[in-house]
Amino acid sequence: MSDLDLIIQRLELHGHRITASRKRVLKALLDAPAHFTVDDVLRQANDVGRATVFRTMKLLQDLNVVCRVMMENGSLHYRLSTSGHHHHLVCRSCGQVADFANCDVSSLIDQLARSTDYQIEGHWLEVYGRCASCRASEPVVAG
Amino acid sequence: MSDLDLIIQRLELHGHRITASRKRVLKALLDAPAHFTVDDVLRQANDVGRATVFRTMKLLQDLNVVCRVMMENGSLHYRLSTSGHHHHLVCRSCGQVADFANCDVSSLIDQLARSTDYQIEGHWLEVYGRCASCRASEPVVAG
DNA sequence: GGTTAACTGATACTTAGTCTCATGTCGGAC
DNA sequence: GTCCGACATGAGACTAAGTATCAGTTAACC
Ligand SMILES: [Zn+2]
Ligand SMILES: [Zn+2]
Ligand SMILES: [Zn+2]
Ligand SMILES: [Zn+2]
Repeated sequence: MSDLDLIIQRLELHGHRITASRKRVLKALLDAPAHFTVDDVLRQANDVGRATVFRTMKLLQDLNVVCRVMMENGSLHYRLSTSGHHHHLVCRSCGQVADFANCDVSSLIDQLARSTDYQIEGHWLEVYGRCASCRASEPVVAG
Repeated sequence: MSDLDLIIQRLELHGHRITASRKRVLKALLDAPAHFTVDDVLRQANDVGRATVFRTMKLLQDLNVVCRVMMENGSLHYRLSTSGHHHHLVCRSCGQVADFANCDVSSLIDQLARSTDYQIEGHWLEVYGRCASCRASEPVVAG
């Protein structure tokens, strides 16, 4: 069963219709590089209306088909997502994104809950750095 | 020395001019509630040009006079900031924001650096929950 | 007081996303 | 297979958030 079929199955499972536009958006996503903007999708699936692309992206986000990556400059990128709760580690040089799901924010959260008396219900964490291959090819010069 | 004077001092220290527009923006910030949007400032300092307000907010951000709080709905709020690196704990009910600077993301970061071989250089963390008083006044009903 | 680089603000533009509503179509019922 | 209604679409106007341009103003330094 292809990735496309799996996503379609998930849509059906939640009572959403499988329309030609949605298929075109899905095709665009699956053909796209590891992360991309809504605008990339708009260009790729250029016969699908603007509003529909945005609506579809939101739908896919709600179904955990895609997740959003906040780039350091504030722009939102999207990325196919298989797992549940996770975070992103974004390379400042090449833009490569790594997921990490073994997020041990929980101890931080527990400690925070105790010290602030808030009941903590969610969090958003993005981490920025430089990946191994970028470090190798463009070493940062001291001074 | 007033808060206003302290901020002015910081601007001067970095070679920025003290203009009437900047003072009007600063006054708006200092009169504003604990967090606010650029639009709030625009309305409050309504005789200052739009571009100038945005430029001033960016300047103040660079000088660590204000910090940005990402609300759960994606909108950006601002907040006077005294400390350096810190994070926000936002109440979903009343919107109250608490800072926390004793952020022990560092152990998470170290672990992450080891497992991914990224050199980690920055992070962005926002935490959402419900504050003590909101929990007391609007308890979440089970079921 | 004069000089000048920094600053301002009007305005046009861009980017990201939402709203409306008339029209189209998916998919279940028959 | 075709009928039908709720769901979905798309054109386009609109909003929100921010940037770019540029002629005119002004703070700070002498
Ligand atoms: Zn890289
Ligand atoms: Zn997490
Ligand atoms: Zn609260
Ligand atoms: Zn931190």
